Amino acid sequence: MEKGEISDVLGEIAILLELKGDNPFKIRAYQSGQRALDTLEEELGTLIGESRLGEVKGIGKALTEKIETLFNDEPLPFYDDLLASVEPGLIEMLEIPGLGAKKIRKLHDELGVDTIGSLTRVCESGEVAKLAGFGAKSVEKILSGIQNREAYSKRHLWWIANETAQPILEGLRDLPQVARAEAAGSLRRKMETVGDLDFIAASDEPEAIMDWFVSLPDVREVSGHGKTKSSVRFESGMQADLRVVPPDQFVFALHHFTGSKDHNVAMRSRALSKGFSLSEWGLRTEDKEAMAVDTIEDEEQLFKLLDLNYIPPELREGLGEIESAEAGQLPELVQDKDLKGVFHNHTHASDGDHSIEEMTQAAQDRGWDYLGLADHSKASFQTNGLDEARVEEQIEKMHAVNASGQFKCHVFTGIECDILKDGSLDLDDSTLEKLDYVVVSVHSSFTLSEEEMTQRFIKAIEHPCSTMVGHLTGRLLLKREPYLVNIEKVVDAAIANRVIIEMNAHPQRLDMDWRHWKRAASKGLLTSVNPDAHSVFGLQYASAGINACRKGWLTADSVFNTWPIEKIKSYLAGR
DNA sequence: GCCGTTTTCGGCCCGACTGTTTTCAGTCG
Repeated sequence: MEKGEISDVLGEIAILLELKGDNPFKIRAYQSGQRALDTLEEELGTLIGESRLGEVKGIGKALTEKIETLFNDEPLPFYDDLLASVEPGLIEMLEIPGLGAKKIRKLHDELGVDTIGSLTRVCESGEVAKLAGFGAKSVEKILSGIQNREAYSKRHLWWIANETAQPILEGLRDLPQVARAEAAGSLRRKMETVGDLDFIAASDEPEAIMDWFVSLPDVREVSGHGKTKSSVRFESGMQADLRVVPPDQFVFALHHFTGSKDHNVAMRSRALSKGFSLSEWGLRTEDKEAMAVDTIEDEEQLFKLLDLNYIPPELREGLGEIESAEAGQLPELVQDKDLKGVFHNHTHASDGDHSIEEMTQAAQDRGWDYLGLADHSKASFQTNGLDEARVEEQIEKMHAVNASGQFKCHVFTGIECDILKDGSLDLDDSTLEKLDYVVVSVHSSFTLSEEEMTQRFIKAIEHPCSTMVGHLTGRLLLKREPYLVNIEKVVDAAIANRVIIEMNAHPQRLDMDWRHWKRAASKGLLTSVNPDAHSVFGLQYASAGINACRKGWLTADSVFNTWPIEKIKSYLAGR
């Protein structure tokens, strides 16, 4: 079984145990085991082969055995029995807001509910309302939850979530009662997808702010409206929570609700070791006496109090950031303003919307010194990919733009060349050699085995004309799973051949995933933040790529397109 | 089921909100 499937099984075990009413801490152990598996820095096969899986924090003896069993495709009776003992319909019901394991069990045990369909029936028949602990409002909430189940369980691309959040944040800050306001949660941590929006505001008059929030335009329903906390659901299905706290608690609430969970757990235990108790309410001494929290005005001071350097939200994933902050070894993360240009962008020669000149002007308007264009090659027939003759024409046009003196922004001539099924490249070497750079990408035959796909990439990387690898796993967030490829082996091949692996910055790709970059960069891998823009509008996606690089602990040194143009030219010429 | 500078047992975050309750359990983050 692949790592991703094993992770799913662990998560499913946690859900099944919850529905059976098992020990909550055991359930949490499976959940944290799943997270540990998802964030492994090394290949699972390597860890198992060297009997080192049990050394991973959160994976003990029992989980090691179960993961190894699944990895070797052996039967796991513990899981099979568990699965057989719970009606599959009950798992689905957890997606309905307001229904947790205990209520679902009660519905099952007392009314025989085992599917969403039978739940609807007993809600409508009035039986649920008679059940102890349920009432008319519960029934209404359940029925509405069933109806909107699909929209409610959906996550959202960071980019879309951010576009929703920014105007709300500005609106909050404009309120006279609000002293400070921030968006927290995974949005602030710049996760590639966001479940819901979390806002934190500082004020001594929370009620007026609550009223403003629940009456925002596009609010479809108000799922909570308290004195200091409210929740709304927008027409898009996205949920947003707002908490209002007194100004002297703001920093603690912001830190707490920014998370991640793993980061908070580690911060709390660090606070305890220093004799403090840290919560969203403040930092107290262990005997619960409040300490002088009014001296803490920003997160930097909070971290300093725990003898830590400031940890940017992007790094707060419980992946060693606290240890690095303690040792003063946090990286100086790459920023938007470090970018001097971008590579891998399309024009209307293939499937882009704009001309070479329009794209160049747009790049120049963004303050960039260079723009790397790279249209599709002929195997990508559906995108009007270029054959050898059209590539040569395109090169001439790009040279003419540079020679015209019309732009300060320099155009680097490139192509996004398809990697064919056997790992060979789609265009003649003699054509590829005339280009400044070549992005090699997979756009077909997604269903090869991991071994075949890995070899396909390695062969392409070993081609002397390859400069960088495009969207390594082909994933489309929330839409298409990545294809199977051994990332560690491809990374090693790229380093050995001095090939760059791009950070495809399209908000739906962000590929290669940030989780691999800390380790890959430490081995010497270079990336390039490539917007894969198909229009002048698409160039702004570079900042989504920067977000992902920051989550991957990358400094400007590891990002090719932070380099000045002369250094880029000599690097490309030297290949 | 995991973990250990209080280490092989006993703890594991905890408070707001809701709907039901008449003092609280369940859900959620």
